[in-house]
Amino acid sequence: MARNEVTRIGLDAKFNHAGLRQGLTPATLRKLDAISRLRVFPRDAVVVPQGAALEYVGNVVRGVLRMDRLLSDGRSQIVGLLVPSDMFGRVFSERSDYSIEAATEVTLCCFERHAFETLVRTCPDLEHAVLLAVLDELDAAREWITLRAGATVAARLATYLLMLCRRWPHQTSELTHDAQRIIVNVPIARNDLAHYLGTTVESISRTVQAFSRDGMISILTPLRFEILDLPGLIVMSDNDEFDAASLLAGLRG
Amino acid sequence: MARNEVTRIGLDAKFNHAGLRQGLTPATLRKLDAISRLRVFPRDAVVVPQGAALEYVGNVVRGVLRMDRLLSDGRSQIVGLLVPSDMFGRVFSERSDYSIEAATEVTLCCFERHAFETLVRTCPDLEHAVLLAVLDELDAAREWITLRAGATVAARLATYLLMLCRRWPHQTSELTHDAQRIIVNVPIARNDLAHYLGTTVESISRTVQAFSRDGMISILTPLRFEILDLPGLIVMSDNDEFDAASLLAGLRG
DNA sequence: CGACATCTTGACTGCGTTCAAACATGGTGG
DNA sequence: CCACCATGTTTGAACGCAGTCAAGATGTCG
Repeated sequence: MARNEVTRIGLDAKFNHAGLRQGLTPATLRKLDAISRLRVFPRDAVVVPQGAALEYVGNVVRGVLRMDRLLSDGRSQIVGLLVPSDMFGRVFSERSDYSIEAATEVTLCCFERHAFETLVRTCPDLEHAVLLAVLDELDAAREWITLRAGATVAARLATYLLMLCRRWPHQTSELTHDAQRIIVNVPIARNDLAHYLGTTVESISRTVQAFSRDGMISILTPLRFEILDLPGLIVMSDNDEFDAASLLAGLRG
Repeated sequence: MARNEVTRIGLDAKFNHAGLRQGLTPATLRKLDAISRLRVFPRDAVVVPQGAALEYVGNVVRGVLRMDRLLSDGRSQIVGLLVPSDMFGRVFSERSDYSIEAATEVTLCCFERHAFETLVRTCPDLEHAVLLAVLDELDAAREWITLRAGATVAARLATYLLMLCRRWPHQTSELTHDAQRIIVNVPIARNDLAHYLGTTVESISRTVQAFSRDGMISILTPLRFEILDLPGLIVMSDNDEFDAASLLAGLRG
């Protein structure tokens, strides 16, 4: 009964998965379901330790995962965040060169890696879906690169806020009642944010306060901002790939 | 005749390609060959402009490509280098968010993108090969992330030199006559190196000289260093994933 | 040999890190 | 209900790395 429940949710999770959404046959879905398992991790739990053998791959159902690289001097570097529908782990690779940890409490849909790989080799439709998922991952990595390209902390923070609005419009942002301005919900705390943007908690704090002082944003709570000057933020980001009109449209649509 | 020559070289190039090396059937290779074309670009030529429609994908046969992102403030950012056997372009994506330029004179093996994608969809063996190629690309992106994770210019430069030795042992590095020390040949000039490491020509120069002063390296020519203190470089890189013994073994093997 | 690109060196300035401490916020037990 | 502590956030002061500007050195090619 409980087992059936898990299985059924597992199917839904896979079906909704961004990478595996592309026309899988019912037969493939059934086989996939047979090796899937839902798992819940508490906040800060280590899902995959850095350098460890990769036993599972899967996708995020609920919550946020962070990919975290430990440097030998003790500092750590967040190299990416995974939100619901993203895949974690890496097919056809023995070990992970970063650890995967729960940034919030997370629910994961896991597949035993070798069984999954076997399935990939035998189901062309699944292989195609995985290819698309990996291409998404590649885009995410390039997005991270964009993020870190900013010379100043202000540029990187501005880029980060804009990326939240563009990439996950309805999960992380909403419109004010008059539909004129955007409210952003930052999914991670200052500490993780600092690691993600390659800086310190203090610098993040100062920059956020500076944005507020300059009338770019209004701080509703530490993790919730209202964007007052969207064009200003875009200029600040040093990245002309952002467009105020299409960001707003993405939220209205 | 000249055409045959090109075709034959094209086949070799594909056969040697890291991503497409995996057991392609002769039939697939033939079809691939039919849409391939060798092209040569002079140094600093723009192969794919930023934001332009992607007409070709392919792989590098000879020389070095740089992937270059232009920021709205005029600065530019090198987000990756492609050496022989790497794929460039991106399947199933309409446009490129960075420009691809020739860092040296390059020879490319090009495929018209739509024809290539059609082929991918009809040949499962090719699709599998492409999947592996994209996974390699993903690794390269993560490697770039490692590179840029270093807090100081010294750490990033040390990481870069070590990465050259590990990733392309025989293309970029060799052993001294006594087989005790490594000689590194940096494939790109100071200017590109500075952009790649997210810094300036001046800082690169100062750091290289500092390494030399501290006895870490000996500067043979501006683009050719002898590594005198390999363990020291590894400590400097702040990255404990490098191992002196295995780096040397990689070159001896 | 001169012209040009590349590389090196020097002096100054500023952003951001570091260290340190105060300030919120939320949950717990007396 | 409030004192207390844990956690997270903000603010302040001082130092250091690296970017900028400017000039000099080295190398390369017609």
